[in-house]
Amino acid sequence: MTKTTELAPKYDPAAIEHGIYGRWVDGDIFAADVASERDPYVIVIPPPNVTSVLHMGHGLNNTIQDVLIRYERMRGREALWLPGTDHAGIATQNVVERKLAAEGKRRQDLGRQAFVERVWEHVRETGGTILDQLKAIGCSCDWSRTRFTLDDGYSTAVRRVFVQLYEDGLIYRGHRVIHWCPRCLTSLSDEEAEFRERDDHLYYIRYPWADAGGGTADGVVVATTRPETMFGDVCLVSHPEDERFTDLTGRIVAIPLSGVAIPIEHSTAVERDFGTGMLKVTPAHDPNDFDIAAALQTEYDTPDTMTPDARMADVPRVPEALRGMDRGDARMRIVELLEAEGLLVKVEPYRHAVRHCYRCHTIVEPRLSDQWFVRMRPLAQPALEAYRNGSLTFVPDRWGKVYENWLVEIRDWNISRQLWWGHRIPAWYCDEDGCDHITVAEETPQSCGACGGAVRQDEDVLDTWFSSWLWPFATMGWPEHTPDLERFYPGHTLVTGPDIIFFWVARMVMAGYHFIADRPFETVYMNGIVRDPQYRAFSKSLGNGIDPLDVVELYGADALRFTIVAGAAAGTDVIMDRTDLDATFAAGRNFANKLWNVGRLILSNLSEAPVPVESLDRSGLELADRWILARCQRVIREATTALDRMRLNDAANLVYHFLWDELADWYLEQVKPRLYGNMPGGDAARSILVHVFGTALQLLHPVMPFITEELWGHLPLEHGRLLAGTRWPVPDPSFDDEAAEAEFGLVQGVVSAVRTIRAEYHVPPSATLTAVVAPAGDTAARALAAERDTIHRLAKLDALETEREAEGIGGHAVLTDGTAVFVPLGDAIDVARECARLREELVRIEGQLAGVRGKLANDNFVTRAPADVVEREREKERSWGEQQETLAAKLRALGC
RNA sequence: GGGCGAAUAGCUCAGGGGUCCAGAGCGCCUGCCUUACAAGCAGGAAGUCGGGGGUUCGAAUCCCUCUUCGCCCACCA
Repeated sequence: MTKTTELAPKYDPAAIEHGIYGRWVDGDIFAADVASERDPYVIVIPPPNVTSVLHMGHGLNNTIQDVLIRYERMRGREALWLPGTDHAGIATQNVVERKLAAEGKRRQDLGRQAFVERVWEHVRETGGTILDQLKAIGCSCDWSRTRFTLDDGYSTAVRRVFVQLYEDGLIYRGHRVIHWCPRCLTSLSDEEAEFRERDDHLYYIRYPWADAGGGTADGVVVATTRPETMFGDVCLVSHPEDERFTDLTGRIVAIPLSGVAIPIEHSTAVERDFGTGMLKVTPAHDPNDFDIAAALQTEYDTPDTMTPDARMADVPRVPEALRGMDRGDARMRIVELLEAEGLLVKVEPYRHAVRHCYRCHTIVEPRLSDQWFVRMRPLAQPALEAYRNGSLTFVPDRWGKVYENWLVEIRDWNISRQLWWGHRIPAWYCDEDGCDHITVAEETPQSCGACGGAVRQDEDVLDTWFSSWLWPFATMGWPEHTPDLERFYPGHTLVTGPDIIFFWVARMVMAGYHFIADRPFETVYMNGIVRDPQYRAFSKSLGNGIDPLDVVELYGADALRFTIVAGAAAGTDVIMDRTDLDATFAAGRNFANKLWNVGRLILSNLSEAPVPVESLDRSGLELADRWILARCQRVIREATTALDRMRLNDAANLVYHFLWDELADWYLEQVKPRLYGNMPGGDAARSILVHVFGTALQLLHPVMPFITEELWGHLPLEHGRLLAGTRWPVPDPSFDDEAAEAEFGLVQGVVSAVRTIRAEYHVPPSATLTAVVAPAGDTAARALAAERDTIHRLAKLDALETEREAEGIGGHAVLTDGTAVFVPLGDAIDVARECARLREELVRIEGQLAGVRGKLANDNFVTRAPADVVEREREKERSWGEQQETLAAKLRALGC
């Protein structure tokens, strides 16, 4: 039954990865069983945009999730990784609009219904590509549960939530200044309007007197960065305690160029030190001005002087010559006109942060309009509490503070978008004159809930995040009480990037507590951001990104995954250089190749299934056997601990070093004669190799699923069961063997010492050498006796002596336990040089000795440091003291 | 204006009071095509752990401060 299929001599990831994913799917490995008795473990995927293609950020994010889910699955939990995509309102609509633009059309040309159908077409065509791409990097999602945020069931959840929040008084319609993208032609939430630094100007503009008072100067000077909004000014305000302006109260000035008369008022909102201390108030085009105006005694209009696409409006307040001009052109033109009229007092350069659309990066225009808002403060309280009482933790924790800070400062959420692609707002307005009732309902109402008149639905759709925040439970069938929801909510781990803490993470927590009365997950694992060597985030426009699928093709998915996992601690950014893929992915690529070759060596020396290690006669095992078995137990424990602590990079590196530095470099080398020569112990070695290598494959499987599965399939273990479905290894304490670890450590020490000496003295590989070793104690003596042949072979010695006195010229080394190694080199080297070397070493030892003695002479140290620490220092003093004497003796012997 | 974080080998980064602690990968130097692997083997060089101060018997690690970078938040127009 042993599969002795030969492995291809060369590791070719493309050749093996192809078939393996299908075997997992056929084996039904990824499907979570709602009826099982196991302890569930749930991750919901951060749903990528339905039209997006895989980029390295997805690669990083999803690899981490896959490591966690595969680990927990192997640990025996009912692991559910729920996949899906997001309709991504603005982003997707923009994509389709761009396609239309290529045909010379606008969405308005199609009309709403046809346009939405067109988007659906696009989504059906190219949508979900990214989910297939996730398979290429090995993601073990439960595809049977794939969801889309515009699915029918999901839409039901969205409407239920809207209605419920409305009835709770947590959703309301508000008239205020919001962020407006003049290119996307929609309002945006605070989070969607990102600040970016910009070099602008501060214009000092004189507003001339429009009353008979005359005065100190020819008017009042106001500083503004946005002269183009001045036609919407309703008044000027100064601080009530600003003495410069006290006698101007009630005076009237004229808006330059338009001549509209406006009064001067007071407001404590004015910063006296900024500009001239006099502020122009433009309630329709600045949220602060809106508040200032609202707080004044006088009831002002809110004149809107701009069109939705940010052109100067065709209204009386705007001078005719400017109407229809783009806001940027208008600004420049206005400045020219002001200058011509002598009303431009001065212009200062001014750097400030300006909000931009997070989708198209157009400068956002503050705009007065009616929008739907969610009252956030009540929702935020439980989310805040969850973090503060530890129900919700962040890895690394510092992100928790960011989360907390946002929740404390939270403001209401504008959820309506003037788009066509998305969940239409379930609110209906009454057409009857005089009836302003709004009917909010899950199902389309026949008539107005108040007067029975005809109704029409709100034209707007909901912010895409208004559906995303329901993801952890809407994907499980909520508002129905489904078995999935019962069993898999709350989930456990969320893996995401810090850039969407506010957009998504915090809101999911709020929704979880509000609608299900429980947290959506317990741990938020923050992955870093993938950057280029100049620390710039990967972006399409910079063209600095790396396509993960290119990497898969070049080096394999496992190489990509290992590089990512081993190279990135939680929360740290990952630097990748697209100009040097070889170097960037060397760690993973080289390791995958190593794994393959270790597998080849082992498999090529198996003729039939060896007996399980448990059945081996322990008394017949060699030191190296006991050593590698003990090391294996250790790596099982350490890797498990690392994964439990979400130290994925530690886990990956631990197994890497076990497999490469211990199994491949030492055990395999030790065991070769037994394998090749049909020597005694050969069968034991085969058993141990299969066991230890198999264990390493299991430990590595979450990180490198393809190659480990392939190699596992060739090993005579578990009757052909898929590795992905095996149970995580548990340490077998009967293999623990600290003595063997210490003893084999000495063997390694002797071999390395001789190799170093050989290299240091440039002894030709062919030269025959003898080593004289003085074991420091019984342990060392036992080790040397047990592994004499190993030492001979690996250190390329002809003889190993323990009786002879070390004398003459040669290389020497002292191991950590004090065992001395001496390699006589006879006439091969010159005495003067050797003397110099010995002296140098003596100086070094004496220096260290002085340090230790100084420490031990310090009463504070001796009395207050822990006993074992002090003891270790004493040990050093003894050991180095001996070395000092040995060196001195050698120098004398050489006559230096 | 607030908040958070980073600075460790040529590069990218681990390590968060004593041992494992001066580390890994890549790069570099020397010698090896030793039949699992040159994507490899063996050996090696390389860092006063950003500067300064403090706490401590003891600091890469804790505190303060400075410098330089990065990120987030923020209604001085």
